[in-house]
Amino acid sequence: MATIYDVAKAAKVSPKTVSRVLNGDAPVGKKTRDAVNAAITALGYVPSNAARMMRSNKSGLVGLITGAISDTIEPAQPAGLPELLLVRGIQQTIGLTGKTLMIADSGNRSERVPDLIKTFLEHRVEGLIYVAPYHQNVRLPPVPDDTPIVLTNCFDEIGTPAVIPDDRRGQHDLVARLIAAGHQRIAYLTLREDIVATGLRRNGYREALGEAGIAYDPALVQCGEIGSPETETQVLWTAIDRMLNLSQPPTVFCCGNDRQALKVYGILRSRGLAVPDDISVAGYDNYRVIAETLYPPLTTVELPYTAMGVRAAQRLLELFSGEGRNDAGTDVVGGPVYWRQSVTERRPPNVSQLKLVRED
Amino acid sequence: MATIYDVAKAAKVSPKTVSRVLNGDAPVGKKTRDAVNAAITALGYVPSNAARMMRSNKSGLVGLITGAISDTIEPAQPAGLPELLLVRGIQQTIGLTGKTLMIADSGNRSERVPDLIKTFLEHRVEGLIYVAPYHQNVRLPPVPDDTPIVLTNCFDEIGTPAVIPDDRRGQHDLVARLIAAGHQRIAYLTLREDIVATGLRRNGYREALGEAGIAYDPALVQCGEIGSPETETQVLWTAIDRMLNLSQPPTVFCCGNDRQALKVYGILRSRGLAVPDDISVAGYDNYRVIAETLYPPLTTVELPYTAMGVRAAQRLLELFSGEGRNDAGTDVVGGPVYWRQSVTERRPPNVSQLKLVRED
DNA sequence: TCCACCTATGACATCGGTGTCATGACATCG
DNA sequence: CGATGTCATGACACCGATGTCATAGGTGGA
Repeated sequence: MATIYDVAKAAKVSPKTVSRVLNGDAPVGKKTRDAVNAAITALGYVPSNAARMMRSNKSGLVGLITGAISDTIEPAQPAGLPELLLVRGIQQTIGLTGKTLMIADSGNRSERVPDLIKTFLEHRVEGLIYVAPYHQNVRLPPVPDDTPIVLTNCFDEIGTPAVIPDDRRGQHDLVARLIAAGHQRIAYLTLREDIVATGLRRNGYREALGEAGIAYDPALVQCGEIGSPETETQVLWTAIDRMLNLSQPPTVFCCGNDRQALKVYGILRSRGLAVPDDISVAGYDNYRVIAETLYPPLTTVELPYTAMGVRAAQRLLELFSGEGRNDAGTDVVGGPVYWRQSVTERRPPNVSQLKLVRED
Repeated sequence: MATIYDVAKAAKVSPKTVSRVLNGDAPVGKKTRDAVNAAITALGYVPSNAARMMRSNKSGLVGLITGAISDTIEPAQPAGLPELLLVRGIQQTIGLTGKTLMIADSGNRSERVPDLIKTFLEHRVEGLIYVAPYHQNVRLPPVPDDTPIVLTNCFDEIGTPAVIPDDRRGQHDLVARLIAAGHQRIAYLTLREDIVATGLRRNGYREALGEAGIAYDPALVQCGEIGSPETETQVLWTAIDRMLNLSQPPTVFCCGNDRQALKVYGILRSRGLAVPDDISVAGYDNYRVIAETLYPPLTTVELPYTAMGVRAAQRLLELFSGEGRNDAGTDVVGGPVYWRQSVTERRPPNVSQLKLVRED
C-alpha cells in the first residue's frame, strides 16, 4: 500500500505538503495541488487511519455491542430479529457525523462482553452503545470514565444513560383506542411474567381501563407464555378457551406481541371464529412482516426500535460534546398505535358515540 | 489513556519488556512479569491497536458492507430482515479467528458503497465481504487487488468469488417431497418475474415434476407479486381463485416465500378452506418467525442464510491464506426442506405407496 | 529602497507500539 | 579456568501520518 512518502516523491514535494492537500488545512499552490492529486490517483493512495489516529488521538470510531445479530435462545423470541431496527437507527445517526460504527456481537453471552469492550478500547473508540435484545435490566462490566456509554433497550441500577421503550404508555394507548372503538371486555394475553415489559404494560392496560371507568377483571388477563416454546400453542389455546367460556366473554384479544397474535389468529380460526367479524385481535411491536402481512392486517403498537436507536446515538453524541445532561437519566421513547383491520368498531351504547364513529 | 511508557516507568522496566509481557514473544523473568502486570492493572492500561497496526501492518479487521441493516423499499420484502442471519454467520466465523468485523451499512444505496469501501481501506481491512439483501446480480466499484473480496447472496460477471443460495435445488427438493407425499396437482405462486430466484426456482419445480413424470401445467404457475405491495393481496386472491376453479384444481400451493404463504393462509381461510385438511400450503425461506408460528406450522425450504454467511467468511479466510481456489468461482449453498403440518400426506394411488405412508 | 508581512513549502519531532541488535549476568562444557 | 551459549533486558530505529517551527520568495507601504 502506497504511503504519503510515495506520493510526495512522485509529486516531487514534501510529505507535509501532501498532508495539506489531503486535509485542506493550509493553502497550497494550484500547480502543486494538481501534481499531488495526480500522484494520489496514480498510486491509488489511501491514507492510513492508524497513523492519523496515533497523531491526533481521535479514532472516529463508535463501538456497538449487541446480541441482536446472534441467535437468541429465548423462549419468548425464537427468531427475534426486529431489534436490529435499533442498530439501523444508531447507524444512521452515527453515520451522519462521519464517524464509523464498529459492531461486535456478544451472541447474548454476557461473559463475552468484557472481551468485546477490551477490543473496542484497543481501537480507542470514542464511545460505546450497548443494545439488549429486549427491554431488560443489565449490569455491564466497568468501562473507563473517559469512554461514554449509552444503554439501549435496557437500563442498569447505577444510572448509566439509557434509552428504553415506553411499554406502559404503548399498552395504555392501544387499550384506550380499543375502548374508544366500543370494546368493553378486553382480554389481555401477556408475555412471560419475568420480563420487564409485562409489568409495565399491564399497568398501562389497567390505567386505560380505569380512565374509562371499566372495572379490572383478572379473569381477562392471562399469561400466554408459560413453559417451553413447544407448549406455547397449547398454553394459548387453554387461556383463550377459558376466556371465551366466561359468562361475559371478551370482544377483543390483546396479545403480548405480534408473533403471539399470529398464533392467536390460527387458534381462533380453528375454533371457527372469524377475525375481526366474530372477535378482534391486537398485537404489540408492529413487527411489520407479521402485522402487515397477516390477513386481515393487525392492529398493533409500535415498539419504536428505530426511534430508540436514533435517540441512543444522539445521547452519545451529546455526551461527546459535553452537552450531556448531568442527571444521567433514562429516556423513555413511545411509539404510535397502528390501527388496522383486525379490530372492529363495535356499535357503541349511545347515540353521541355512534355519531363519532360515523365521522371516523 | 496510559501508554506502554507509563507502564514501563511504573514497573521500572523498559517499554520493550512490557511489550514482551503483553505478547509473550520472549521469555521474561517472573518477578519482572509480575511487576509489569501489576502496573498494567493499576494504570488500567489498554494497548493501542493503531500503534500496533502501524508497526505490524496487520489491522486484524474485516469489512462487511451490507444494506441489510437499512430499510429496503423493496416491494418484495417490506421488512426483509432475515438476511441478517447472513451477517450472523459471517460474524461467528470471523470472530473465531480473532479478527474484528467492521460493519458498514449502505442503506442499499449503491452510490454510497465507494465511500464505505474507502473508509474500510483507510482502516486497512484485510478483506471485504459484500452482502446483498436478496439473490441478485451486482456490480461493485473496483477494489485494490491486494484486498480480497467475497460476494454473498449475489454474484457479478467478472468472476469475483461469490456465495449464493441454491434456489433451483431448494424448490426441486420441496416439490419432490410434495410429490412423494402424494400430491400431483402442485400450484406454484412465484415471486416477481425480474428477480434471479424466480427463474431458478421454476427450473427446480419443473425438474421435480419431470422426474416424477408429471406434465408441467402452465395454468398452475402464476406470479403472486405483480404491481405495488398494496395490490399484492388482490393479486394473490385472483391467482388463487383462478387456480381453484380449474377443472383439476391443485391440492397444494407452493409460495414464493413464507410471507406470501402467510397471506395465502388468510386468503384460503377466508374462502372457507382449512389448511391443511382442505388444501396444503408450502413456503420458501424457513423464515422462522412465520414458519414456526403459523398455525399450523408451515412446510418450507430453508434459504440457508447462516450457512452462506459461514461459507462466505471461510472463503475469505482461504483467500487470506492463499489457499483460495484459482477458479474464483461461485459457491452454491443448499438448504433442507422443513416438513411441518401445513401439508397433508394424500392417499396414494396404489397399495405399495400406501404401505410406505403407514410406515412413516 | 528597505523592512514588515504574507504565502507556499519543507525539516523535524512526535504519537505508541514492536523488530533488531546489543549487552551483561550466569550456566555449561571441554 | 576460559570459551561458548543462553537468558533477561535495554537502546534505538521505525511504521505513516501531522503539529510546530523555520525559511525562501514575493508584495506592499513608509
